[in-house]
Amino acid sequence: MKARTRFAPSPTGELHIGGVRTALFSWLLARHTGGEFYVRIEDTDQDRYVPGATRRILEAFDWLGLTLDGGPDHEELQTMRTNEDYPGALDDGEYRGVPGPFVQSHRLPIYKHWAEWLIEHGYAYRANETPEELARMREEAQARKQTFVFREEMRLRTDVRPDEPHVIRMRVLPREGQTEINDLIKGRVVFDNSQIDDQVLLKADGFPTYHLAVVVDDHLQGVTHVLRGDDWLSSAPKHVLLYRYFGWQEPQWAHLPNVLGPDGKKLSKRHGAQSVFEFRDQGYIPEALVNFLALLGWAPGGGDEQNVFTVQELIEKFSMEGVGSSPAVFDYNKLDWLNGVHIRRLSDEEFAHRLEPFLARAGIPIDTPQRRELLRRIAPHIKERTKKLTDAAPLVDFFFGDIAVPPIEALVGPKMDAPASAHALQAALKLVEAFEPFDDQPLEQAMRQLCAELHLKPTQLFTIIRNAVTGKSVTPPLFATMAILGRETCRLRMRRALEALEQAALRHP
RNA sequence: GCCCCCAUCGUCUAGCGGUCCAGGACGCGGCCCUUUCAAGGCCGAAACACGGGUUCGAGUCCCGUUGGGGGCACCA
Repeated sequence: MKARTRFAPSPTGELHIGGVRTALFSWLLARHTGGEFYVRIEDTDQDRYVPGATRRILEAFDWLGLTLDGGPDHEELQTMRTNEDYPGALDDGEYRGVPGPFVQSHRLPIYKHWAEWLIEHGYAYRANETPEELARMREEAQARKQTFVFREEMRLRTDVRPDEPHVIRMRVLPREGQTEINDLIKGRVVFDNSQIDDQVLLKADGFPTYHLAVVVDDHLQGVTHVLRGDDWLSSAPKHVLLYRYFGWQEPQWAHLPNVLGPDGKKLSKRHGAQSVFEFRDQGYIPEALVNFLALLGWAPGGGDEQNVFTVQELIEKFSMEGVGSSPAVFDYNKLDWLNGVHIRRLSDEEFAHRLEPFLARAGIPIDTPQRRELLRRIAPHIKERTKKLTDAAPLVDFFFGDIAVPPIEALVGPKMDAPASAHALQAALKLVEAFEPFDDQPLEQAMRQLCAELHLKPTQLFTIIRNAVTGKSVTPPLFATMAILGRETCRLRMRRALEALEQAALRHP
């Protein structure tokens, strides 16, 4: 069965990582079944609207590679409260049968129509208690240790006219009895109708609340599976009731368990990175993030113990049966590992390319063909050494600029003194000056032979050379590094190091 | 307070009544490889929250307890 799913964020800020997981599951379900996935912007709260948020949401989907079959196009974005146009937004005609508009503030007459329809058919009524009056009623209920549930009989005024400011509330029917929801993840969940509020459907400002808008839009847009956060479960019976009132067929419900932080609390800003872009800026790649998020609450099952997935594999193997019902803790350790795995799967070219913005940020602009080619040559040697793209800069900086003469402690080999180190470095320098060809393998062979001649262990000689040539004790493989650096640079740096070593030897003979 | 959800190694999970003295992955410890750091290979420690049922038999089904989480807006 082809699934049509949607992700419906409100433009109130950055796309949260928990929201991304919900979007991912919805997207995977749609792609797995050959159905459609689209984005709908739920901007019905005028107070919480954040300019630019919609743009950022679309950008996040782009970066993650979650393709859309529907969503706001350029024109619709431009006519939002603030101009939200995004270069990568959809053009007209790409909706594969999903009808727009995809921004709820552009659908106001539709909600109005269906709200009035409910009144006409006895499923809703007008009310106009002020926020203050409602707050007082809540306090009174609390004093009586009762759950506050607004009911028609509690209206302070029953003569609300259609032409005065008012809200439209749903009439929960029947008042007694129960309403149950059949959830793909939670199973059958039953609620007492007495616990269900006569929820406001249309606000006094003419905007719908989530409850009306989501039901109307999901139905009109042909949504087959509603995947959303766990926190919506308690209001789900209201939605079930609305479908029933309208006589529409319910979608399949799937309430995903929350994502928790390492402390077991719902993931929030306190836990560090929370928006997709923060992850991007911290050097995570979308392949890894998608893989990781998929595993947060989903497993292939059936004895399949695969952990590393490409997006294609996820699409093939994903199913709702594999989605678990318990909340999952976001484990940065595993994300880091997966990021390294997916980085290693990148081609050298691709890896080098993705490194560029991170190197630029670290003061290593890759702005010439020469520098780009240099990075490309280095790439295979640092790929398995970077877990996050931010790790690369300290591994490559000495390729792109001069280094300071290392401190003397770094130039003295393990279990050696300054004079012995100077002697060894001098021999190595001599070899570097004359050796041909100046390539990785032959150079290593020659240096190993030199070790034998000097009665030194490889680690002793190589440590001295490494520090002299790179200024660091942790580097990519030494001889590949030297070959890329080139004979002249190596010679220069070794000579400077040798001078420092000789002076030290004179001071402490 | 009321309502709802959840419960296997530290973490993500497999397990859909017997094949589980519970399997995989991350992390952790050890060994190997090794010029540093990684990557890789091998080995190891590590879990069915508790109490009642049901059953010939329960991690798997039911009930309760405890512990976590979520909801109770003219916010989504």
